[in-house]
Parts: sequence; structure tokens; C-alpha cells
Amino acid sequence: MPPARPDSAPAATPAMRGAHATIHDVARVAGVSVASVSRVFNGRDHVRAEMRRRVEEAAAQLGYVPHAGARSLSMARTGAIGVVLPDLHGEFFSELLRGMDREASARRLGLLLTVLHDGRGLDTLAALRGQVDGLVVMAPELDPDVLARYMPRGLAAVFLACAPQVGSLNMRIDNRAGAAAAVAHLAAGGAKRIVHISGPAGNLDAQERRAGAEAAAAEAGATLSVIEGDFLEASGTMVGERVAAGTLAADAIFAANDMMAIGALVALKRHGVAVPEQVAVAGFDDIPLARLVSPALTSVAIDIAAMGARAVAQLAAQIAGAREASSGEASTGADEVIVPHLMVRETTRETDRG
Amino acid sequence: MPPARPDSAPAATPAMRGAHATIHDVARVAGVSVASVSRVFNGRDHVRAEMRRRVEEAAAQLGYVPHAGARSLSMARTGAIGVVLPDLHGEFFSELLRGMDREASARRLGLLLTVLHDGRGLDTLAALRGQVDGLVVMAPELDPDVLARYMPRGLAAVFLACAPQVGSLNMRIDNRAGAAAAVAHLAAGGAKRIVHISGPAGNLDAQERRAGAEAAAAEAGATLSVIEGDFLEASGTMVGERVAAGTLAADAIFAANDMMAIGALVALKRHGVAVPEQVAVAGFDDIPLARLVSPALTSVAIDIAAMGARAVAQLAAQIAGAREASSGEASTGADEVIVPHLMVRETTRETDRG
DNA sequence: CTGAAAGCGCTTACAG
DNA sequence: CTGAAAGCGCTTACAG
Repeated sequence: MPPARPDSAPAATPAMRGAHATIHDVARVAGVSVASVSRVFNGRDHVRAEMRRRVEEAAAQLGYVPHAGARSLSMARTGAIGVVLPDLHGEFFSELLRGMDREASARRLGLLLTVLHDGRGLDTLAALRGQVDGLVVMAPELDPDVLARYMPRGLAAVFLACAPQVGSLNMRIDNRAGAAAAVAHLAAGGAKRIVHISGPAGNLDAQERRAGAEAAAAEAGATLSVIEGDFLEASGTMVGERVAAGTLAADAIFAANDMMAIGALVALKRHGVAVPEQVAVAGFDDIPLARLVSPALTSVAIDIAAMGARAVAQLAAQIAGAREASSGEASTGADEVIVPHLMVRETTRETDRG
Repeated sequence: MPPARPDSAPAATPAMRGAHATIHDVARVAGVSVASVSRVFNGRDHVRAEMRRRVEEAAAQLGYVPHAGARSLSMARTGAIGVVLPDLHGEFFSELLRGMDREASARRLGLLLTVLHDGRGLDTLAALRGQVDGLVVMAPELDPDVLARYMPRGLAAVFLACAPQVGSLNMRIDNRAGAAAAVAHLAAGGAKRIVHISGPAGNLDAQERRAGAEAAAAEAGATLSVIEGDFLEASGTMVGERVAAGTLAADAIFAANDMMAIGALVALKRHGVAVPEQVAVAGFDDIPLARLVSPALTSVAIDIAAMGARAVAQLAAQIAGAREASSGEASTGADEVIVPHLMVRETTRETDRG
């Protein structure tokens, strides 16, 4: 639709044309100014009851609904926040979104999803300016400088599990501690030859989990061999089959996420390997599925939904702050670290307690 | 930020104020008109190389990024589609979103998520006007008239698993056929007393699945007792425990979705009931988890991701059509029915074949 | 309490 | 090829 309508009949109202009624249509029908219609709909200023009645009547008659786009341009507020995710595979992101929605719904904020299919989509980030009030970004595989280059300037942002962005609020998972706890637990259960299925080499979470696993293995005097996976079930399956076949010696497997752990677990069981008696298995994330497989999977737990909710809350605070301070930078609170804890279940041997 | 900036120094450019540079800033720095800047950025019309160079230089210098909100107001196109979902629990919605994103990303469309927490949120639907180009709505628990009342008029829409909306494109799952296939399979495996864990009474999918189950049970001469669940694991657990305790007589359980079936399955196993020997179990949806539990769950499969992708593709076609026809109604293609198929796995007895 | 007007940041016929 | 101007549909100081 061209901005001008030179060729439409001058008397035709948008409502007549099948398009939506505008605030001008309502004003005309109600016999008042557009300013008054606006006031009635926003309900801040006082308007006389009679005025309100007439406007509401006209609006109802025309089926008028304010145009959110125009509104946000005028008010410099969209009511939406952008969510940038690396991928949508698996329950991790489903849980994360659920938590984000919980918080966003409560604040009447929309969630605009942008998925970075291994790098592609980065250029759409900048285009989010004017479409969202802020961004929650999760991009564990991206170089922080590259990411910074594509971020729209001056937009509030919270970074989740990314390489830290200076000047922004970063929420990080303590991957090292979580992985170390899992490996220490395996070693305490008697494991001597631990296989670690890592995430992709470029992934920050993967790097940190691997480092934590290596440190704990060294500490416990166990050997740790690393096989690179891709966070998908199939790479776990492959390792499980090699272990079952005897090609890969292991009395324990620690995977960098649950889906790979489950892949390994299922493969081991299929080949008659007893878990945890012959080979213990542990994962990372503690997705809902972890307790449903059998034996139930020991995993490093993070409250994913809570993390998502927290990120949205932080972002909302940042947006409100920027709005208040009106000019320029919002105060970005201190970075936050999420500390995971180990959920011991049936795929590992419980160690003595007291 | 007030629309006018009466109190800011007249010489201050937005860029200087920490805010974003606008097209006017770029035009001024490049010494050209805003129209030309617009042309360079949209790349449709021809512009001289020298002009392009100057504009691009100025834009780079100012860190200019076009304002999507203003753009969409001008062009009457947002580049986003709204996704309205009843809830985010479980893998079903994760899969659905994944499919939608696959298609939306390919078309460079954003996905604006709106979750209807049992009814709440309906009033935000209308507010989507001007924020999205169209809507994919999934609301199996909503009365079609109520839904119609809240839908923004004149916005393209595809309805997924809703009570059919006249004049719109509806995509429906053939729930009756799917449920009937599952129950027929259970009966063929020898089941005589089947317990059906239904979805909530107000849910259309639930109603149809129940009807299909009842028809098939009657056909096969098996009894079917219905216990109302809520699509969550816990309601399946409860039924599983009653069956294990002998309070509820059953040689087979058919749940209206997989999470309830898995709840029942886990409860039965925990209490030492052999599946499928003593009690067979079947679910509906065939979420990825279904094949990971053990024994692996027999389930009525629908390609959830494909369904989501298809809905987005249909919506995109509808939007393009409306844009082409310029005035008024888009042609909404014929309704579509998704036909599920039964995935037989280990929780049911395989019946003879040939 | 209400209205006229300017402004939000773009795009695009229209006329050079 | 380029610029001036009108327009997208709202909101909000400003002046009654």
C-alpha cells in the first residue's frame, strides 16, 4: 500500500475499503478530535464521561483497534523483547522459552524469536531495532567481537551463556564447577577411565565443561579421554556403541549435555551393557527427560526455566531504567553466575554418605 | 521520550545523545536527501555509485541502522508473524516452534510468540495489529466464537487444531482416526478393558480423541472407561498407580497424549506391572521422547514440526496474496487435514501380520 | 477537559 | 538519477 492514496475515492474510509479503521475514522464518527480518542484509549488523562461514551461507541461500531506499530513509533516503546537463540533442538530451549514466557507474559511483553542457524541470521539482529525494546541473546558459539559488531547499538540487552560482553549484563552458567562435580562423583563411584563426550569445539559452554571435567579427573587420578560431539543424541549413540563394542575402554561416560548422555545410555543398554554396573553415565542440563529414561540419568542440573525468567526480568529492569534515565546508557547490574548442582540418579553409583 | 524534543539543544543529533542515528542524520552527513539514503538502503531504484558510496560511508560512520518500526509503518509490512499458543509445556510445542522457525527463517520472517495462559492473554491478540503481518493460532480449548471476537479483523490467519473458523484457513489433525487406530491396535493385541486417559473436557483435540477411542472400542467389543486428565504427566501417573493398585481394572491404557502415557508407564513399571504383558500402553503425538522411554512407547504420530512449517508457509502465501490483491480479502485456500499414523513400539503387543 | 499541530522515522509517487 | 513533500497511524506538550 503506497503511503498516499491518490487513486482511491476520497470519500472511501479505510473501514469501507476492508482495511482497518484508524483513529481518524473513530474521531470523525464520534465527532471529536483524534487527541481525545487517543486519551480515551490510553486512559491516563481525564476525559468526560460523555466523551468517553461517544468514542467507545464509535470505536465499537467501526471495530477499531489501535495500530501497535504506529503506537510504538510514537511512544518509542514496542512492548516486545527479542530472544536470540542458537537453535531450537531439544528440551533445553523449550524450557528456556517457557521460563521467558512466564516472566514476559506477567509483564505483558511479547517475545520475538530469532534463531541463529549456525551464524546465518546474524544480520537480522540489527533489523530488530524499532521492533523490540531489548534483547536476550544466547549465542554460545559466537565470537564475542563478531556478536558485538552485529548488535544494534543502544538497545538494552542481556547475554545468556555467551562469552561476556563488556558493558552489558551477562548471565553465565558455572560450567566448570558443574562438570567437575559430575566427574568427581563418577570417580568417587570407582570410575578410572572416563570418556567425556564434549560439545562442539567452538562452543563456550562445551569448552568450559570440558575444562572442568579435565581438572576433576586429574584431581581424582582418573583418566579422561575426550570425544567431540555436537550436543545431539546421535553423537552420544556413537560413543555408546564404541564402548559396548570394546573399541573404546571406559567405565564411565560424562556427556556435555543430556541428549548425548541419553544417546550413549540407550546404545549401551541395547548392547547389553549394564548401567551403572559396567559403565556409569552422567549428563548435563537435567532436562525433564533425564528422570524419565531408565535407568534415570544422573545430570548436572540448572533450573533452565528460572534462568530464562531471570534473564527477562533483568532485561525489563534495564529497559525501565533506560526509560527513566531517559538519555543514554541504562545501568546494567552486575553479572550473574548460575551455579548448577548435581542430581544423582540411577545411572551412577551412589557414593557413601556420612 | 516525548515526540518533540523542545528541551534538548537544537544542535544535538540523536547520535550525540547516545540514541540511534536516524535517516536524517545520515542524509545530513552525506549531504544528500533522505530519499536517497532510503534508496541506497533499499536498493531497488538505481542510484549513482558516488551517491551510494557517500551514503554508505556516512551510515557506517554514524552506525546507522534503519528503524524497523518506522519502516513497517510506512510499508504496511512488519516482517513478523504472530504465533498464538495455548501453553509451552512439553515437547509438543517445542517441536511445533522448531518447524515454524524453519519455515519462517527461510522466509526471513520473525516469530512473535503470544501464549494464552488458560484464556488470559486473549486481549493482547488485538494489540498485535500493526505488529505482525499475520497470525498462526492454536487454541484447542477456546470457543470459536470467543476466539473470533478477539481476532484482529482483516489480519491474515491460519488456525491450527482449533474449532474451525469460517472464512479462514484451518489445519486440523484427524484425531478421531488416530485415536481409533490406537484403540483398534490395543484390542487386536488382546485388550478387553481399556482405560482412556482423556484431555481436559473443554479441549477439542481431547474430545475428538475420546470419540475416536470410544468408537473403536465399541467396534472391537472392548470396554472403554474414561478418566479425565489434563495432558500433564501427573494425571497419567495417577491412573498408572490406580491400575497397579488394582483399584482400576485395565489390560490396556490409551492416553490422549504422550506425557500422560509416559506418566502411566513409569508408574506401572515402578509398581512392578509388566508392560505390555500385563498392561499395554499407547499415547498420542509421538514426541521425540516416546522412543526414548523404555519400553519405547507406542504412539499416534503426527509430524509436528512439519505441521508447524506448513502453517507458516500457508500463512505466508495468504499474506502475499492479500498484498497482491491489495484491497481486502486474501483467498484462503482449502482447509487441510493432517492424517496421523500409528507408531507401534514396545509398550503394546505387536499383532500378527500376514 | 479538549483540539490543533508537531513529531516519531521511515517510504514513495511526483516532478524535475 | 535526485529532492521536496506527503503520508503511514499514532501520542503528547501546548494553549485554550
